[in-house]
Amino acid sequence: MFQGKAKLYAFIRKLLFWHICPIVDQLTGSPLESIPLRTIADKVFQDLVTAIVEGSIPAGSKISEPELAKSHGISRGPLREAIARLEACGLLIRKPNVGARVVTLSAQDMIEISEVREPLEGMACRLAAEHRSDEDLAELRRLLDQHMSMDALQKGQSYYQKEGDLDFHYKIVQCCKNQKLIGLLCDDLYHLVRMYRYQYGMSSPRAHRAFREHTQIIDAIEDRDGELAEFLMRRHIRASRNNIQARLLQEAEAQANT
Amino acid sequence: MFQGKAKLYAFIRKLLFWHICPIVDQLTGSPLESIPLRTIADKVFQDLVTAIVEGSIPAGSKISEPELAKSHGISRGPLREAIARLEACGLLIRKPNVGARVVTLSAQDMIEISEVREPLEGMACRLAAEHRSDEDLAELRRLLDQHMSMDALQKGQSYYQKEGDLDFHYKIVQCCKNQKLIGLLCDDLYHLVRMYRYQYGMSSPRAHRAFREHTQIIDAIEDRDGELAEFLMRRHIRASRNNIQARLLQEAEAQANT
DNA sequence: TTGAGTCATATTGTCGACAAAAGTATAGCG
DNA sequence: CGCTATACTTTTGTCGACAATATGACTCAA
Repeated sequence: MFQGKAKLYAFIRKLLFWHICPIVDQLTGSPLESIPLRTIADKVFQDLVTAIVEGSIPAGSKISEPELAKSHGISRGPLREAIARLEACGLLIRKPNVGARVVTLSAQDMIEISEVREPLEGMACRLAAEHRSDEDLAELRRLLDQHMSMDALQKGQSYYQKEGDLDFHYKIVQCCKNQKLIGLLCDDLYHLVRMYRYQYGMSSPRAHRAFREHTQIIDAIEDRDGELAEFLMRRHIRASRNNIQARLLQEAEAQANT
Repeated sequence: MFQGKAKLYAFIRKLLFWHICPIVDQLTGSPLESIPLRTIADKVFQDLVTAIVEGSIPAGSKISEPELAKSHGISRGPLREAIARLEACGLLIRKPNVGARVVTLSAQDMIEISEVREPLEGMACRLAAEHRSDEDLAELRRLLDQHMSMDALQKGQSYYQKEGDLDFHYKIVQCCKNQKLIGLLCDDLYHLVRMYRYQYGMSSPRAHRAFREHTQIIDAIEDRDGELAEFLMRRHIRASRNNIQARLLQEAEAQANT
């Protein structure tokens, strides 16, 4: 079974790192992700993504390599690789010889991202409608049902504010069958949107409307009506952007009054 | 002037690395980039991008870290950071514990990228038309004139095949004032398109048409007619995609005949 | 001859230490 | 008293070495 002691030891070490440590993390409250991560850099990258997105590393704060390395119990090598990937995702900004800083997302930034998402997700939605499989549709429906029950429970306060809306968008993009598009929306932009959502959340009146819009979009996808699906998705994103723009205006007024 | 010997030595070392080495590179034929690169990782990243895009590291070939590190005269640390960034650009694919491989761009990949570029560059073009400054327009016109003279010289053989078309797209995107959009198109996708262009080139009949289409687009931007500019740009990209699709069909037939 | 299992080798992943740069505090000078 | 230049500290960038993994050659048995 095990070819020599070395292999056995390697197995034990691996077991320790990839199975025992995560359990400890879970007990101490750290986030736990699925296992198919092979290198330390992968693991710490995911950890940092969630930490930044959820705000346990606050926006705008400086990243100290020695400190983070110590707290994660790793060396600076894999940490730097994780940081490089975070930079590629746009979650950090790094200046040579100075260090990395978590991005501070202004409402203006978010408007730009939303403007980019509008045509991209519109297209993804059209493709999803045209190429969807029956399982895809079933999964989307299931997601929607799940959201609805949650929605009813929590009186629409937290649906749009939490991850429900994003999960929905994520799922649709995954159905579009264009790998490049999936990569752009789910690897590069997704984290930023999630981060903004965590920081600000949405006004609750949008929640009910958003849910209805989602239902309409799924209906269009069910009918394989790509044109309508794209139109609805673009309008959905535009509406959310208007929300942000209103907030921006509000902020500007607040600034002026001080 | 110089505060102690150490600083003087540091200055000399820096001079050597950042000014003398590039000159040697130039003499030996390696590409030379502008100076505002501060770290070794930055420099080697740019070197590798051009090497991959221009094909001196062939598509599909395996990247050997020790070999590359030796040939560039650096250690594996900064090299790995460069590789990580190349992976983020989609120029390499890396498997844990196995290594990195340069992507092999199939026509299918290129069609997907083109499909993504269509709405994005369309949007960029609309924004460029709406927000252009007078200098922006002047620069675009200058670029077009430059292309025209080159075009006349080389009888339309190499315009669309070389970088002229891409420079044009690059320049327009730079005018759109949406930083996220610029990042997506110019940092993530640009290199891939350039790589494909180097590998295959375009059929020459497209060259003249492409140039005319560029002229029309600039005219629309001059008129600040965003709607038209977007329409023209999308059609322009679609036309180029049809070109690729024709090639794909051709390849499939060739495959079938063997 | 083929196949499974073992070993050797080469390559990647990780680490700790050193070098260089930025930021900070202090002392000297005008 | 304020400014500049120097030294000091902290942090980032780079390096060489070690550990872990995958690949390919080899052996032995069916």
